[in-house]
Amino acid sequence: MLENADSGPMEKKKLNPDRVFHALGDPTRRAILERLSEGPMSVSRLAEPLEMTLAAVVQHLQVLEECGLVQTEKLGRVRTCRIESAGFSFAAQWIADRRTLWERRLDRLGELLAEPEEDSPSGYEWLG
Amino acid sequence: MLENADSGPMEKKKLNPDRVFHALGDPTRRAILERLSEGPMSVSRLAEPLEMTLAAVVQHLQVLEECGLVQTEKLGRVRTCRIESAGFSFAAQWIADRRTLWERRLDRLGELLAEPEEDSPSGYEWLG
DNA sequence: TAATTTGTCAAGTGACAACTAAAGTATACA
DNA sequence: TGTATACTTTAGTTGTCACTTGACAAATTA
Repeated sequence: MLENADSGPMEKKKLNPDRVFHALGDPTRRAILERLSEGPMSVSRLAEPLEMTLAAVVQHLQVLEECGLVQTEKLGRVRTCRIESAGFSFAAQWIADRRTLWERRLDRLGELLAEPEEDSPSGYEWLG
Repeated sequence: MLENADSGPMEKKKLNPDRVFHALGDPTRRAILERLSEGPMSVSRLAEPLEMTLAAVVQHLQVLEECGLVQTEKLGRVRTCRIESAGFSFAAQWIADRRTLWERRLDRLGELLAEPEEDSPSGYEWLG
């Protein structure tokens, strides 16, 4: 249900990496996000260039909304959709975290190699 | 650089967002990445804490490797897996691109609102 | 009021993704 | 040599996902 924005007692936007990355893994959904990053748009206008039924587009929008990538609001009979930054921030943060973890490890290895006094029983043979 | 102990014809790592985000959308694969960001590891060692068969883990690793998130190398009978940064960079870049696009648009709107001389037939009513 | 536009909901279909089991291959070890 | 280890490969099962159809509802327009 795309309920709420009107009566919204419960938003169920679960910012978990499963949902966000799964949402981003679909080309149609990414196309929607690219369109929306140029400005808010109604559902039917979003659907125009997409070669599928309106119902399918609505389903994609539900996925995008439930993981915090899109925010919608219904006024009259028109539902307006726009980018929501929360999902993007969340995904970017997850990636950044792993990257810094890995790169910090590479840095530590670099230091070890620079002062080769201690013998490390294992851990950097793989560097070749 | 050690490369491809696998004899095979060049691996096909297609750095496309479909593959990368789909790969990141699975909890098991993210668990593998988290393990690997602490250091390289063999397939069977990676499989130990995961409650599934070794074959399943290998399939996940194939997915991760084909999209540039993991790099592997076989020596003897042991395949060693490690993080590859390419996939991470690619995903991070895609997200960053959309974010800046959207935020730049918000900035332009801010400027428009600051000097309210021109009449824009539509475009910022949604700001509420 | 009647017709049109814009979206919503439910059920069904086909494809694909994740997983398993089981048999096979190559390397290391006793 | 024989056995264990560390994958690899194939085929099959099961569930989920993207999409459609078709009926419906509410807001707008004629």
